[in-house]
Amino acid sequence: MKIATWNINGVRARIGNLLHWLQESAPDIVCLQEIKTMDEQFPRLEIEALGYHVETHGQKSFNGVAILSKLRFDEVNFGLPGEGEDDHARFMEGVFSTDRGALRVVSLYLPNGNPITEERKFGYKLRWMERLERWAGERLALEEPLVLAGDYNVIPEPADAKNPEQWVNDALFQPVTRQAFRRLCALGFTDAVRNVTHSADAYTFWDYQAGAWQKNNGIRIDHVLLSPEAANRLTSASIEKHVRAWEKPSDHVPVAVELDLSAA
DNA sequence: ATGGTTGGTAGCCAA
Repeated sequence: MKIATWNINGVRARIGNLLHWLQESAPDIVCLQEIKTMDEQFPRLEIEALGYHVETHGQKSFNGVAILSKLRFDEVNFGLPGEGEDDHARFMEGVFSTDRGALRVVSLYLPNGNPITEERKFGYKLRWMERLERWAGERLALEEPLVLAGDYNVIPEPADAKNPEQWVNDALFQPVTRQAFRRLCALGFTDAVRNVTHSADAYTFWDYQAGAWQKNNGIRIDHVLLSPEAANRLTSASIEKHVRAWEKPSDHVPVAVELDLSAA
């Protein structure tokens, strides 16, 4: 079972790249972030034509997440509980049936949080991370394969940036941000790429500006966290870096994991 | 070097 996540930075601007990548990479389940469109304008027909079921949680202009799946959805849940007035579309969960029982997959788009001097930005990010920790802790109690995939907007460690010193005043690399991410992981999640990909320069994002891609000035902020029941079945993880060199690329690239969920 | 680039859309806004 190949499960991937990709911050596509506007699904309508990127539909050609998305269709090409779906055929090339052939993931079973895809978590998209920053679709930047309402559900009615999501290009679902082209994607369904490739054999995917499509569930979206869209919003006008900003944010928005989606899950594409070759498996039928048993259940879909939208939104992260814990803050009533939060109207950002940043979180959805799909539930699927496999030979090993239920599989839960989350597509999440964690708030960027910049600038750190603005409470409505950075405070929102930190509260969102607390809400995610609470939600994830409750889900872990189910003891099922659970995949939390998405754009976390967190650089976990200095090794996850080409130039860590460039990010010291950025919300993605604040000590308190990194601490919240470690707290989430410490509940029992495995950072799939961290544990499988041992190469340096394992980045998932390169800014459009200042020739970041050409200089390989990247950061690793798109993560796939696995519950113990999923981590036990992890066979590979990869960053599909070549997609960043395509025409009109997203500033993020797909990250994929392979789980062996065949019957015991 | 407080720059520069992109998407969606009329908010210089978010990233």
